[in-house]
Amino acid sequence: MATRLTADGQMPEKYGMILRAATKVFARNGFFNSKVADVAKAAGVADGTVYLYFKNKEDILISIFNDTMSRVLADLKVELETIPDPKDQLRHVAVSHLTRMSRDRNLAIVFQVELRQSTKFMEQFSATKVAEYFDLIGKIITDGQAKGLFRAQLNPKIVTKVFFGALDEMATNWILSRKKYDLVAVADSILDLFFNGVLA
Amino acid sequence: MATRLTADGQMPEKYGMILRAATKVFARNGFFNSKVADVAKAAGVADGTVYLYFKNKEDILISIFNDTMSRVLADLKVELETIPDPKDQLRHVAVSHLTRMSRDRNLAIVFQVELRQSTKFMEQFSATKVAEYFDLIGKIITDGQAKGLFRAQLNPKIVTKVFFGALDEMATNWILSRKKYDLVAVADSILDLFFNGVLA
Amino acid sequence: MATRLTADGQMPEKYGMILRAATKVFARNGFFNSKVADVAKAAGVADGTVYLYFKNKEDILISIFNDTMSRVLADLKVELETIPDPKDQLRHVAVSHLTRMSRDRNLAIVFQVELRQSTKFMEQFSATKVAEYFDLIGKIITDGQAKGLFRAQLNPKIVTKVFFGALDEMATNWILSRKKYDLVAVADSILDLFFNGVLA
Amino acid sequence: MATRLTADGQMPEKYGMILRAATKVFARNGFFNSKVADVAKAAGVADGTVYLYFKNKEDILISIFNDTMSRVLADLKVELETIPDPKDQLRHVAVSHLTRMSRDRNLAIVFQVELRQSTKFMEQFSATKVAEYFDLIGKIITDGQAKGLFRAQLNPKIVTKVFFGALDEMATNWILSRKKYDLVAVADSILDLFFNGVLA
DNA sequence: AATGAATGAGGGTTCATTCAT
DNA sequence: TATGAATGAACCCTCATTCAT
Repeated sequence: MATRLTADGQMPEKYGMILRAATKVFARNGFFNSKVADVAKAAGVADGTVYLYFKNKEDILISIFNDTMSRVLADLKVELETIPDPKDQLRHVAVSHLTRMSRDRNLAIVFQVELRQSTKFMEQFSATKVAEYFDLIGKIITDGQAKGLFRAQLNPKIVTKVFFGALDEMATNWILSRKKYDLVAVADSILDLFFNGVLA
Repeated sequence: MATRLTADGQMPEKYGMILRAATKVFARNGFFNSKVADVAKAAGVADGTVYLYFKNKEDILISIFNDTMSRVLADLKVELETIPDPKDQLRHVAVSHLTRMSRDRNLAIVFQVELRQSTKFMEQFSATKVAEYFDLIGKIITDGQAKGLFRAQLNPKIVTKVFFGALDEMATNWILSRKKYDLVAVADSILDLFFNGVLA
Repeated sequence: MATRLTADGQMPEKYGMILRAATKVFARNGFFNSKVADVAKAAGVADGTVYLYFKNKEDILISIFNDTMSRVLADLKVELETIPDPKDQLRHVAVSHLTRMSRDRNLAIVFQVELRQSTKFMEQFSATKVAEYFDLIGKIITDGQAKGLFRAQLNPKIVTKVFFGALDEMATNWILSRKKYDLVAVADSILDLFFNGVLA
Repeated sequence: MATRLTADGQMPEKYGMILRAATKVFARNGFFNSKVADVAKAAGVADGTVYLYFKNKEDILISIFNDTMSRVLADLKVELETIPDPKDQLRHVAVSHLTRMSRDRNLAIVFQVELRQSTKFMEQFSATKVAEYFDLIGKIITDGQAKGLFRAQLNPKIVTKVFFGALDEMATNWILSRKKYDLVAVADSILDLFFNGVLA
């Protein structure tokens, strides 16, 4: 369901309320174990109200993703413009990626675990916001190559996937780990490895 | 459900039949959209028979993973012993990882997509075969560091996750991609990047 | 909900609009598959407005029937007074019955199909306008018997039902038939049969 | 759902149990007010068991009709062969029709009231057993015309509908009437009217 | 009178699992 | 071991109706 504005040009109160409630409920119980009624109750609305804002249960899940990603992508594009060095840009992507996950553990769980349960999401994986995120990283890579900072012979698509895979894997491990370590702190290690490789 | 042997010390024919049928069915329809009856029919057994070999539906999914991983880990350990250089060992892990996915697309789908849908699997993620796989890679890393091949200041756990994340991300993208490119061919690029980093 | 007059003594515009819209919607989708929201939209009013004119969804259906029947009965009574011969009176009833159905297929569908779906309607079947319609026919019969035109030994109630049953069955068949034949044209055949019987 | 035979060549016990229970439940509460759970409980089976024998709730209703009509049509065809006179044949059809309704009031209610609530039934009205029933009556009429018993100039299709309409209307009125009169007793009156007409 | 956002009761259906044979 | 008929818990979603504005 697309963003709908009220008369005064603001997101309807309830749209956000339901989305925030769903994030909490899905993170706690898992998407398939969560009932729409649970989400409604957590949001303080009637069951039917959920369907005024979302097509169905899965639409809530996907909306959590799309809404967040839209904001993230918009912010990221603005922020990256102020950073000249592709290396620093990558660092910024990594840090903001991991910071985002750290800051809202429920959201992180939904992103790293629950979303993978949505067939529809997985099917459209490459056709959505993820593709934009990949593009954004990809552009930094090619820009870095153009500037002679990154090795030109590397396939930028593969580099992009490896970079994203690193962040994604770190986030997933952090979520699934019993220990509550500082996720953002690993950014430097990842970047060092990514920039300089493992070889001595 | 663990491997059960018949009187003559062989795996019951049907255990494997059900597992193979389930891989096909889960890959085609997704785990949640697959009915136990579908798996039974594909395996040529009665619905109830499935429950003689597996505790429940999820147990089938996890058994696909555990059975495959047991074999993979056993093979990998043997093979790695014959390879002295940690660099070559990593190359072997990458190539065999991607080859395995390439060879059986159904199995790859189950590994990269369907397994992520199992709450129970995700919860035990780090406590199972995955941990062994990580250990195996981790040992290569620390060994490489000990031998002065890999930079000693790198955190081997992070290096391991980045390496695994790269392979995992490549596999997932290959599954979700419309194009049917050669997955194994990217191994060299990944290793080059992993070894030498992105910087010029 | 009874007919309500506005200050200037006229039926509120919207009452009729809703009724006409409902006839169309019910005929097209069936009563149970039609939503009150569909009727409201077709009538160009808000959902809630429907409830200012009708008690509930079923009240709309029954109002279509009662409104139409009130008009039909009033007209019929006037018209029949100008026809002296009971035989001609029956002919007039038959022709006007079938003409009415022919003229408004949507209304015919509601009368022959959708109304039968209303439990409350069926329960009150004999206590409403239908009873009046039966009375009207019954009076023609007894009048004809009194005048020596119709056989006196016939039970007028049964004759009435047979006569109505003939018209009703013809109408239902016409609605359900794929072919679009002339319904009014069968009136003569029915009357011939009704008057003279089937025997040679 | 078609008739399914068990190993010993008999209708499964439960198929008939559910059908009989449904007739009672539908007649008492109406089709739309009856829950599948009500039918299951009345039949002494679990809710899900109903779906082993019927596709859905409406299929139960239609099966009541089709099962009954199949038996009726088969019986009728045999019986009519032993009756030479078309007049007596019509009498037999009328008496057996009304007797059937009289004997099982629940079944009669389902036939005369509840079945009319099924869109699917109404849509296929002419394409099913009803058409066969009409054919059966129609053949008697044309046969009577061929034998010079019935007037040749009458359209046999219209005659058929009027005859059926008479029986149908009598049955419906009997169901909806508060008084519990003898339905079969009206057969003679109907036939007299049908044979000789209303004119003196 | 008119609106339409919000409500929340309600039930048909699925399907993993069991168990008598 | 194997079967498959039977079970019954579980839940998403619809939509008639209300009511604050």
